[in-house]
Amino acid sequence: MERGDLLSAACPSREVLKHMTSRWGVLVLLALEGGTLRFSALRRRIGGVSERMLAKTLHWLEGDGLVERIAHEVVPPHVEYRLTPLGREGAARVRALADWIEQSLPEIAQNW
Amino acid sequence: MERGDLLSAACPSREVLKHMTSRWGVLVLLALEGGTLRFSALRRRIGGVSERMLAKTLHWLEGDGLVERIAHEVVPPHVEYRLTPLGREGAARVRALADWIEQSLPEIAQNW
DNA sequence: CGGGATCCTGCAGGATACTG
DNA sequence: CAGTATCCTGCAGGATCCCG
Repeated sequence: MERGDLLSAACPSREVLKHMTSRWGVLVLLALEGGTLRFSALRRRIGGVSERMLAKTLHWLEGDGLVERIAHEVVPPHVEYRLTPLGREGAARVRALADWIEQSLPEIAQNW
Repeated sequence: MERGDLLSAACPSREVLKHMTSRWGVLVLLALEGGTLRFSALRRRIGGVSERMLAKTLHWLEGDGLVERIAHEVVPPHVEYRLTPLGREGAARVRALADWIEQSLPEIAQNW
């Protein structure tokens, strides 16, 4: 498998990009950068996510090997999510973008 | 105006994030990193964009002060788009993410 | 507690035609 | 050439209920 080329319509990288930059994908990566979190904690941490979309987003990222799901077989269920090594790398890039936006917000907002 | 906090539901940074990480927003920023481009050139450069979405995306990014529109008053119209200094900063972060995805694609795709 | 199943809505995004 | 106007579709995303 060779390197991707996002500017080409058919590039599979676009799928990964879609997951990582999806509305909640970004925020999940940011939230998990702080360490392992349970589903409910993750939900509380990220303002505004619905259960359904959080689950979906976690599935996408898990499918890309960026997030790892660890289920403890107990009742009531106890499930944790954490970044894989690959996920940590990706999250760092997302973090850089997020930080820049948050910091540049004052300057950006002047145009509004 | 203070710094943003993306994890909070009400943070205005989420708007900017939405524009920059929108399906075509990312690719416009990447494409314009190479230099000024005309509308049609931009469209050709980015595989799969419709005219309508390219126009919309450019409006969003222009509204955030990341892209500058330069219209030459001639017939036929001649309009160019380029990154503002702020846009160049943002594009660099997006580029870092994009590069990482393109390069990590092989490793990511192993999970498929 | 951690979801899956279901139903619903809005808007991103697309196709096409038209114009200054 | 660089769009706008119009109409249409699909899917992200939301609300709710339910179950092991």
